[in-house]
Amino acid sequence: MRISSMIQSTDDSITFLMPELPEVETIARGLAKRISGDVIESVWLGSKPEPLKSPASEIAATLQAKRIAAVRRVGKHIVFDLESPRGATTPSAQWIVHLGMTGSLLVCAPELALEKHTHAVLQLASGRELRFVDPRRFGRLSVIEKFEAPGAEPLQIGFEDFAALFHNRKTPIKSALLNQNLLSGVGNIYADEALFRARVRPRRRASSLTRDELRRLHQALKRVFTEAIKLGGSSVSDYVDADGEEGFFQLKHRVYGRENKPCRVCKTPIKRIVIAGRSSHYCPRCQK
DNA sequence: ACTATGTCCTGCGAGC
DNA sequence: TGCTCGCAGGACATAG
Repeated sequence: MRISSMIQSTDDSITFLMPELPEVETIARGLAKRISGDVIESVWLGSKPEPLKSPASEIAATLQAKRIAAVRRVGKHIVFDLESPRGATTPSAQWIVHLGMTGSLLVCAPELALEKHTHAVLQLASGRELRFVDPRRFGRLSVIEKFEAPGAEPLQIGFEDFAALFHNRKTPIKSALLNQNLLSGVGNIYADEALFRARVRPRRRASSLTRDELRRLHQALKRVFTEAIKLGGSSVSDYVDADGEEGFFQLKHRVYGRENKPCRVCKTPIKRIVIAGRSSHYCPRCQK
């Protein structure tokens, strides 16, 4: 069973799905369902050090012989809460996995051939393995006592705090949304989708947004994430494809990846521009 | 204290 | 058919 991003086809495009907040939430829930309570018996880490944020020896020593008490999402990070299986008074520890763009976590039988770009293999007491695979190596593995995301949770932040994030900020609103120190978990795709729903152009300076626009953006972000999690959540329990792989039912994009295609609201061709090196899509008529 | 840009990394598809 | 090249992007480093 693989929990990862995948190719998703829509009526007019095929899109590579990057793990942003809703996907990471779905992945964390799927893992929680499958491996909570399991015990890590041994740890193998690949020779390439790039995906490791903590030293390999520290990661291995921290994971070794620990029980996985819980798996959850914080921002775009997957947090594994670890505890000593005998309930001893060891200090709390957490294993933090960031999937980057192409990372995936695989729960499988040990017999399954190791696929290319496998960077970590955890042997579990249940007889299964948990594997981390990441071709592009943008993902990161680390251990820490207690992880705290630098930015606010988009699904929990109230409007006044949300509005304050953008006060006096000259950077484009799109860049501000992607800044993980402000909000934790917003990626390129959902930033475009939320801005479209809020009817705000991505290049607008963050500080120039009116209170009404900020209100719409706050709502749009919450809605787009909530809807996407709902779709992903149902996929965890209901959708398994022919290879036994689990997939995502993704929100139908309204702007992302739809350059020159008609706006789903007004038919005006969607524009694509580059902001801070990121492709950004918007409707020149609907978004001001 | 902000803001902008470059870098990492591999796979894939467009173009010739 | 086979090659090169550019693009994709999250987070961090570095420079301004």
